[in-house]
Amino acid sequence: MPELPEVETVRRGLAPAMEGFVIERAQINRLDLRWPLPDRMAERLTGARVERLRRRSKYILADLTTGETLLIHLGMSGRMLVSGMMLGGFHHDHPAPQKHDHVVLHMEGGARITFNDARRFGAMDLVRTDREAAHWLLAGLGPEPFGNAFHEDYLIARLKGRATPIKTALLDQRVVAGLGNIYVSEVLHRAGIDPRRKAGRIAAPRVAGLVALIREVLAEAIEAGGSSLRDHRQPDGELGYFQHSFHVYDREGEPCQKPGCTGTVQRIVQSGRSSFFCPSCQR
DNA sequence: ATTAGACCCTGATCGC
DNA sequence: TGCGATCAGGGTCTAA
Repeated sequence: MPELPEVETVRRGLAPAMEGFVIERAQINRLDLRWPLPDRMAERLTGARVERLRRRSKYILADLTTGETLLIHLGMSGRMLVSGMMLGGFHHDHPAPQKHDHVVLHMEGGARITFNDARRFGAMDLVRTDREAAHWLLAGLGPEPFGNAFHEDYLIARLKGRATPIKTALLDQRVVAGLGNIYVSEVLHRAGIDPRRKAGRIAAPRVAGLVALIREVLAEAIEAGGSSLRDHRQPDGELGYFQHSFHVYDREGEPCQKPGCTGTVQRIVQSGRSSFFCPSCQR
């Protein structure tokens, strides 16, 4: 799924279709995604105007004029498709309904937002906007990578004493929100840190350096329009998304791209997920 | 309190 | 072409 940069890209793609517009009809084709959809979701969305689209970690948050916020998580395979409006100079017609189109928002003016999610690890919920921070899915999240609360001293203190591998620690959304399996590998490669290294046993200056590198890697990916693999698409359905490539992720057996390094990218499994790294320049 | 592993679900891909 | 095993960017929950 989309990690933070992809979710941010989706949010930006949805904004012109949603911000300022009324949801005329919410079509719900299935009552549960990962969890049951909220009670009376269609009724609660119908007639609401979307004031603003925000992002928190990997969640998209749509503030409604009803005082509620629609919370959306794309899981692993969730996609948002925009149709029925001009996008990038072209009019996107409504596509034929697809398998796994679980929720369709029919917007004032004719645009449609289609949430498609084959694996159904995604989620949607409605929460009172003024109580959003206490929502069970958001309450435990760590700081935003680009926020002021995420800084060198914080990360050093947060990882102190932790015996878990740094790869696992950075994947933990309570430590920092928004990193996923791809970007953790990319960050650690850039930092020259072995993903197996115990988080609490890394010298403070190196941990401190991770803060800037995390921001750098995420910012570059957002800049690139959110990178993607396989099944992920930009909200407008265009495929220009598959261009971004990674230095180590999914490059097992390929030469390390760090200048001057002659190592070979290796794949290992950590807490059930693939990690890619260069044993030669990551220590 | 931490940490590893199972589990949720469907689809694509790979080896035979 | 078919078939099973494996893997996939998410996260939660349980049990050690």
